[in-house]
Amino acid sequence: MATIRDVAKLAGVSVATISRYLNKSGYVNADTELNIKHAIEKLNYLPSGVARGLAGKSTKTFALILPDISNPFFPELARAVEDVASTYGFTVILCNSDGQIGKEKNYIDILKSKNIDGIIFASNTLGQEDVDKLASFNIPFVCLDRAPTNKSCSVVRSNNREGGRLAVKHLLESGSKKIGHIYGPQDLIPAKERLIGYEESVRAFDWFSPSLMVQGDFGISGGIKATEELMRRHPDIDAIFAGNDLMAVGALKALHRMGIQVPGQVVVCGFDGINMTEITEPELTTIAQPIYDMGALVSRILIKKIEGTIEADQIYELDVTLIPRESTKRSG
Amino acid sequence: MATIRDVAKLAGVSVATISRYLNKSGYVNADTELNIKHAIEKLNYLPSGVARGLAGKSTKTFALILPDISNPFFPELARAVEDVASTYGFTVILCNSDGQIGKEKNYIDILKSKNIDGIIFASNTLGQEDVDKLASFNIPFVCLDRAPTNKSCSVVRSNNREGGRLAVKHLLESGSKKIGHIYGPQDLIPAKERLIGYEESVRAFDWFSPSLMVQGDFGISGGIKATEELMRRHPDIDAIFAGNDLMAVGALKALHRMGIQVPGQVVVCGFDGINMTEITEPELTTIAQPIYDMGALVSRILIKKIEGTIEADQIYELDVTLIPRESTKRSG
DNA sequence: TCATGATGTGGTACCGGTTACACATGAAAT
DNA sequence: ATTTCATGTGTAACCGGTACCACATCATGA
Repeated sequence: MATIRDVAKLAGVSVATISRYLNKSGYVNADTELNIKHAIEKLNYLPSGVARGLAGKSTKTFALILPDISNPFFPELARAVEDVASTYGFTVILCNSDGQIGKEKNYIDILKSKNIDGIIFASNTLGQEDVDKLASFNIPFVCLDRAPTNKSCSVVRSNNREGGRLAVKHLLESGSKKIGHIYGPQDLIPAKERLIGYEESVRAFDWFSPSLMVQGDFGISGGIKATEELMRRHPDIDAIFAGNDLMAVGALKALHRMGIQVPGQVVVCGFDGINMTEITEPELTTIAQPIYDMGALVSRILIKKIEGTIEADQIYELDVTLIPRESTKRSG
Repeated sequence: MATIRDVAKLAGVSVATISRYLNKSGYVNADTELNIKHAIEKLNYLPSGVARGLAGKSTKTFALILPDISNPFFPELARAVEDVASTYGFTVILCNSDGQIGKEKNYIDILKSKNIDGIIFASNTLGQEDVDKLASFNIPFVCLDRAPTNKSCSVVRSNNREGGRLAVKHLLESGSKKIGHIYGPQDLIPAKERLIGYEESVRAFDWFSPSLMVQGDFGISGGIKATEELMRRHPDIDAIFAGNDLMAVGALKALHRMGIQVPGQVVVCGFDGINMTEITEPELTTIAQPIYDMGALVSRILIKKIEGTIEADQIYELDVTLIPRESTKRSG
């Protein structure tokens, strides 16, 4: 590979001039510019990002740390992140943390050694020590779905509580008389918020009882188990609001196995808006997060932070939308 | 951040010794080693991967180029690739090419400038010029699902033709009398091979006709369209073999809309074994590729190539397996 | 006429590692 | 006693860029 010195030699100028030309910093004569252009073309010269990185410049790379790319929520997010990154000339490193704090710390060290420009955390296990570590490393980062208490960290999330309310409202309007809720792990902020949204909306009803709320694990099998438990406790339930789509899919499966008609006897509403909801039978009503938009936004925010063109850390809360489908469509 | 020279100063030795210690190259006295260890700990020293990369060593990074991470086939693959990479100390850059050769070329340049160690192509659009470019850049790479003609490139794929035969065999055994096939884009080798497997297995039957084969686009909506077309041409069909799971899902949807019972009137078999096949109603019979294994293998091969511990380029063909589920379960 | 500032360019230290080479020392082999 | 070799360590060039500083040249304004 040709280096900047080769180009300089061929163009008959110094490396400094080439560098100025490449970065459009400082003056370069029009004729010189042409010579350089030709030399670069002739040599097929490509500046080394590594050398640039070492010389203290941006490596034009950031990392996306998420629990597991094979969880259906994340591919769309990752796609959005990478789309925005690539239009700004950035490259994305993918990290699966499995929500394990150890793995996450390990990634942070490796990423630091690679001198990456920033990190997007779509993982929920980020502790205060990690934040401190990142701060000490001076690595810009942005979070998804974090608590609002974090200083020095912008957060993108959607209005999960409002989503919970929206789900209940829709279920009531579609004629439900008794609504159960399968909630996700309570160390995850979104799961907590959705639960609160549900609880706020239903506690005034005389049919409400805390036993209508069952914990799931945000996975399909957890949704199945929780649904079985819920139907055991309350066989008269006619609606289930699941804390995410995967558990809603589990609910659909469990109800099907029990011979309970959806939406005939029980209606089901999920949360997230992953693609999977379109292929279930019946198709799944869900409270959709703008997943792609969230990814694009978080990516854009990080890039702004990296480039220093952002003011202060901030919480960006995006609206969720109800997507009504068959699973909550009562014939009556 | 502390540098190697800081460590050298604190440990009272030269940078060369530190470097030898870090890389376990050359001799280091036991006492010296201890001193260095302490100095590193005290200074919280982390070697710069960037500097190493510039000094001609591996960047411990490779890229995964795929069409679209949000296509359900790829997250599991990506997960496997990253799992193996991280256990070997490598980091993975994610690139979505959308199958566009321009984007791919662009990525290759960027990746070269980042001095990455290798590339995995899970994208099907790699042309000869790209191969040449990679060769001239001297970047090791491994492909998924490529034609066997490629020299200087190992290929991992599964036995797609056998999979096509397997699907037909299973459909016949489950009592099908007339089997249609929805095939994928013929510029994709796997789609072609599956079609051949199908054709080989059915052309001897008197019910066979070329019009039983309809083209789809490997997507859900393409599967729907193709199914409609297929049923228009041959309303007496009682089995559909779709070239991939997404189109099989589309078939399920289309048949459902037409009021055709699955598996009662028509049975459906997909191909790939993506997770989605477990959540359809009925659950989808499919010819499963060992997706995770393929990702893990391709990742391991690339790493071996990078580390120079691999012999020759080779084709690795993995077996597919039939996963029989409800969608082909005839009661009769 | 001379100071001033815009334009244009080169020299070189530096980023933080790696590594070839030189140079010790001490023990074993001849 | 001398060669030989394993052990142990330091010096400094190098990887390929960036950027500070010095130094021209030339037009303009005082």
